[in-house]
Amino acid sequence: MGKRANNPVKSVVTTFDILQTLRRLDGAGVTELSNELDLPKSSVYNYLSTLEQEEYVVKEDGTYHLGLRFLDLGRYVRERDDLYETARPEMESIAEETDELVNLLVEEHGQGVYVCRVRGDQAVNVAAGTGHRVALHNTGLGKAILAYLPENRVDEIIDNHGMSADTEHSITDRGELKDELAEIRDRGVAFDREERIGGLCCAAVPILDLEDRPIGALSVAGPTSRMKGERLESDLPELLKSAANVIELNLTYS
Amino acid sequence: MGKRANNPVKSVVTTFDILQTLRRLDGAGVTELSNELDLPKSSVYNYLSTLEQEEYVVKEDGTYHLGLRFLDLGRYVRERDDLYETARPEMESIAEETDELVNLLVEEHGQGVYVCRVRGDQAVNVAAGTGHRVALHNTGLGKAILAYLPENRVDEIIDNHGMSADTEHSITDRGELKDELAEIRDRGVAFDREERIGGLCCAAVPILDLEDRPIGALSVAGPTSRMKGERLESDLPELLKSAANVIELNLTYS
DNA sequence: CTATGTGTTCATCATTCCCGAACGGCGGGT
DNA sequence: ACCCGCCGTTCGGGAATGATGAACACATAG
Repeated sequence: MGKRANNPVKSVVTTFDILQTLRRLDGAGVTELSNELDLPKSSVYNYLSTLEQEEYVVKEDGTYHLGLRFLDLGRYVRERDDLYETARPEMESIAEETDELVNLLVEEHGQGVYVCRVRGDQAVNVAAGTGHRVALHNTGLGKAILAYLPENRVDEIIDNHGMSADTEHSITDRGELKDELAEIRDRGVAFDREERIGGLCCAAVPILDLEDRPIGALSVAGPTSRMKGERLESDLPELLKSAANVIELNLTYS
Repeated sequence: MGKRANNPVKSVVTTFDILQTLRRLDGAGVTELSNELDLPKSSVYNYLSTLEQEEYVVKEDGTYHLGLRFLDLGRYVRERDDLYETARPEMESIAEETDELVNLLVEEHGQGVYVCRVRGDQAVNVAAGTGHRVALHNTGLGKAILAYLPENRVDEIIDNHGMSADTEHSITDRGELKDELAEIRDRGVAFDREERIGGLCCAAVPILDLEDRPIGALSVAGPTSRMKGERLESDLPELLKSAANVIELNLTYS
């Protein structure tokens, strides 16, 4: 897991352990959390009390919930990047034109994070929303990004996160993935044919900065029935590429 | 500031102090933060290192940024509540019909938090977005909520947060506010005539649960020039009330 | 009226973090 | 080139501080 810091502040770690557990088990109580985390009840209680006092956690009838204050931090994070603001209108017009689901993903710490998602009229329903984190190796978006990362970085990411197989079409071999990444660089487009979710395909293009480093990726996703032939292999890629181009241009002048 | 917990975990407090400061001063370095917070550099450094290791903070060329992981927590918080999902479509149709800015606010810890915002075609630009926190006493949304809170709770909130005057129209007298809250209960609608932002007016209605406790408030906001007469005092309130009704109904059956 | 489940309080002790001071690298004056 | 100032980073010792289990108050159920 990489190198570790010299003086890790333990309480910070436990704080976020508690918060993350609380996200999973919304409305949990002190005891439930203490069991889940193998921490003494009193410790959990102290943390929760402090968090409540600081308004990061809300207590309702003895059950705890994450506080709205996180919206603040989360919103800020999203808007920090011009990427969101710049990409959003382009995504909307793609959604309107294709009626499908349009996604924007960025890489952080070797994982993909959905930053924005716009739904066309026929858009499939996928559970994941803004902020959701996914592995990079088995999504079109992730591969589009990986293709433009330096090779040692790609290796590092695979070392750290492995190559899980979410469906039978997932790529699980490192060599195979690298071959595919090379193809993606050639074509400028990545495809995902049911690699992450059965029945779901997508086309994805990277958004690059002036030095061709990936700052994100843009995709159109839909059911396999609609995502095939000309449309998947040529129409959508063209649409995405020109959108990515506009975004890249706008980003460099701001 | 209310009663304090018995064993406040100091590190939790400083952790979030650092994070909040980092939100304000995005891209700050160790020294800048340490000055801002009156903490030794090394302490700040230790915290930041841990936060980085835990992926809540990203370091770029020695400058720090909030990590996208907060999107995760923030998104979750917003979606926790059915309120968002239920209200969103109603808000969109109001935005379309009025061309103005439609807001959804909930109360937490005596403050108002914007949970959702939908923009009509003519919508004014207001800086505040999702997650933004405001005082309750001088916004239409806040007053709509206060009007349906028990009186002792209202007093508590004023005690804790005071009654700041953001514009010359802001209400700063406790008695005056209470009179207005009574009026709001009578009418079922709250108005904000440039009380928080000069030139900006709004009409707001509360969203109530079965026991008439406020779970949020809905508003239409626009420039004073468009928000007056019939439209402000009767058309918009009617529209808002019926939307709130639909939301309230949907919420009770889910 | 016990029995088990909460959330909460409290005092103890040693762990853990606080913090000053020193290091090393970078960049910009002069 | 030099030095100075500024930055992020490292280190270690001492003491504040959070971890902890046991006990408490309260509810709910058998």
